[in-house]
Amino acid sequence: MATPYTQVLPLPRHQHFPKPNPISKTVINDRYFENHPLVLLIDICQSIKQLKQIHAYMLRIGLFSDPFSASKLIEASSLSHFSSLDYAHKVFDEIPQPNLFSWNALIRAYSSSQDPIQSILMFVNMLCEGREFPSKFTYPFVFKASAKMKALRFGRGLHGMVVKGRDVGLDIFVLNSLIHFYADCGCLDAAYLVFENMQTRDVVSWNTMILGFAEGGYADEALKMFHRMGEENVRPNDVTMMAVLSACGKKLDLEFGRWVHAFIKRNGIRESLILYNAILDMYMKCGSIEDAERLFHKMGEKDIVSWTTMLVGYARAGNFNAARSILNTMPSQDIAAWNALISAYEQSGKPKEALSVFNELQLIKKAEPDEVTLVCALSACAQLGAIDLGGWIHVYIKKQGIKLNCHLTTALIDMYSKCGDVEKALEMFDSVNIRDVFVWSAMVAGLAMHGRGKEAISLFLKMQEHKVKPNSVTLINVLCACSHSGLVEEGRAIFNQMEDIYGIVPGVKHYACLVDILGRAGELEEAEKLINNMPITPGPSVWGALLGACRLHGNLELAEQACNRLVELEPENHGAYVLLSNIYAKSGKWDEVSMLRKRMRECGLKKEPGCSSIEVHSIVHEFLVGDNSHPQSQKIYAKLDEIAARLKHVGYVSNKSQILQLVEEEDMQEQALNLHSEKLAMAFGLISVAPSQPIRIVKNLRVCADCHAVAKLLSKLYNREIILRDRYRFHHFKEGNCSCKDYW
DNA sequence: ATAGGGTTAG
Repeated sequence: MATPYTQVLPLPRHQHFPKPNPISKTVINDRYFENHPLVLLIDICQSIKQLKQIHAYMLRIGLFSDPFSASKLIEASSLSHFSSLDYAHKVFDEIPQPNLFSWNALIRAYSSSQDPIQSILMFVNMLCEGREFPSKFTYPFVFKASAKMKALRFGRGLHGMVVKGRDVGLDIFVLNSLIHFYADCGCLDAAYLVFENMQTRDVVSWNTMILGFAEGGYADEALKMFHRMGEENVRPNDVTMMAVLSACGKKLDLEFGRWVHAFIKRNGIRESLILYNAILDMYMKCGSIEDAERLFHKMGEKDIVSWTTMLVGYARAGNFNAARSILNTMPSQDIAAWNALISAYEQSGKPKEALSVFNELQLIKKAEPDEVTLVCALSACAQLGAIDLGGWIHVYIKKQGIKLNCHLTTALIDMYSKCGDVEKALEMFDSVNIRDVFVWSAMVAGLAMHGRGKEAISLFLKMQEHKVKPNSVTLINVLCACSHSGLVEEGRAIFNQMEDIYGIVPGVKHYACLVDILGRAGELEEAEKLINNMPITPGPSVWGALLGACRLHGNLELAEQACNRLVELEPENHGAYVLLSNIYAKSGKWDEVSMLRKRMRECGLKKEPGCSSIEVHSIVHEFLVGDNSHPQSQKIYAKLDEIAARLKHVGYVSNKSQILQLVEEEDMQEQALNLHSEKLAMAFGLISVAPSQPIRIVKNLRVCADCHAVAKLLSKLYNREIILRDRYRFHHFKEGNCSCKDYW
């Protein structure tokens, strides 16, 4: 049989090697076979197929048992341009006594792979076997893997080993990667300590430290480091400048950004395309589209990132036409560009536009949707309450065999929760085994918005059993759960434990939640006291919560106070006026209502029109108050008449205190109330949704008490489940009751 | 043999 590899690769000429002896101890860790023709072949090998042929031949002649030769094979299979980590690992497992080089090669390959934990596992295995010890070529990659994993405790342990291991503790590569690791874990003080204690620092040390500060949200520190670098006569390079630009973008300091741009030109910094893209990005972040455009037109070479950076800049500034025309003119539209447009629409509260771009992408098939696309599309569905489309995307993910990452899992849980199917959200949550803090937080939020406060709290506790540390958002969600379920004691207790147990200083949002919890429970005095004694300035959310509580408990004086503070902070906040006028209307103070209306008109404010939407057969239908623009309008109004008759029959009298507009005539009032957007949507739902399916409605404002009462009755009279999402939470109407137990 | 870099996501 012909030797297979000779058909592909020429065999080198020197042939004077003794046959490798697998048992001989003398060859272990020796470079004895360095110039063996097969080993030399590895260096010129170009594909995994060729490598496998060499591997086979090495096994045949026994060369594979030589650790040095085997390590060359590992290097090629794990680190070359044609590398295959799975294959490399399999080869590795066959090596009788892998040398340090082999261990390092695999640890390195895994550290920059999708699966950095493998790098750490390899490292631990190496320690356990105890034959080889980590070197200065090992640590940089284990630190890199630990940084990716945010494995702070593990990395700290490594740091200890480095310090004990003397010579590695002085290696500049090891220390630079250590700085990077601490910075990535958010421990900038530890990173800085390492930096300060270094005997010698190079430009990479400075760059790593500056970027660490910039990314960690300490832009000022980053810029200070840059200045100090100049004072210590360390020449910055292009990487330094990118770190500095990142800091400018965070600080939104256009003047300094322009200075940096000039500095780059003045100091002969290597002008790479990457660097220019970073300058573009900085100008866009600092809000100077003009500077960005000027540079963009001057740039000789542009790549897809340059175009996408412009696209994102326009879209974030709300100039969607310009963003769209970038997408149309850029030479190749990769998925990142589409994602940028979809995400910009979604983030600016334009979910319908986001979904229409998503739809277009699928029709023209210029690029394949990826995880980012799907996360954005799911968020748009969540905003709209479009459960059909959201469910379709879920099926698509399964069909395409897309692996769920935490971003996707979170988006799915959020989508199902916000579309009213908290059971599906829970199913999703239970079906995954990798859950980061975002996944847990989303599930806590889902339970919270459905008024399942006790379950939210127990999930919050379970999360800690799973050793996932709650963050500031998790705490907002769990406090919110307490407020929606009237869990006053629990809420108070969690709030008081925040700093000591969770290490999170309460922010404005946390205070707002507690005010809400206390206020709803009628503890207005305590809520007021809390606000007066807050160590931070109460923001709009805090006054809003107080105002909401006043509405529930009819405290006019406090309401006026809260409303005034709210309007001081947010002159354009019509919600505040509406709430106050709500309170006036409830106590029949129509003069005050009209005065407030006048004030709003003078400020040019309009009440945000109530709008309800309902998805039927994947199409989202929207209704405004008294809307008759729907194609099936006649049928809807006929249904409304029928509903009114049936309600009257069971003795229902409408609750007129809910009328926000000052309407003089009695029957006009009743009409306005009967034509609230959620009632139109409910009527349409009764006509169009199959009886076995719940009627799901999304309202942009809070549901009014009359509509709430009507929904309860309808659920009983028509034996239908109605799931209504308002601005605040969910209401599940079933058999004449609501899941909120009339507490909202 | 090694460390640091630009666009899109919850």
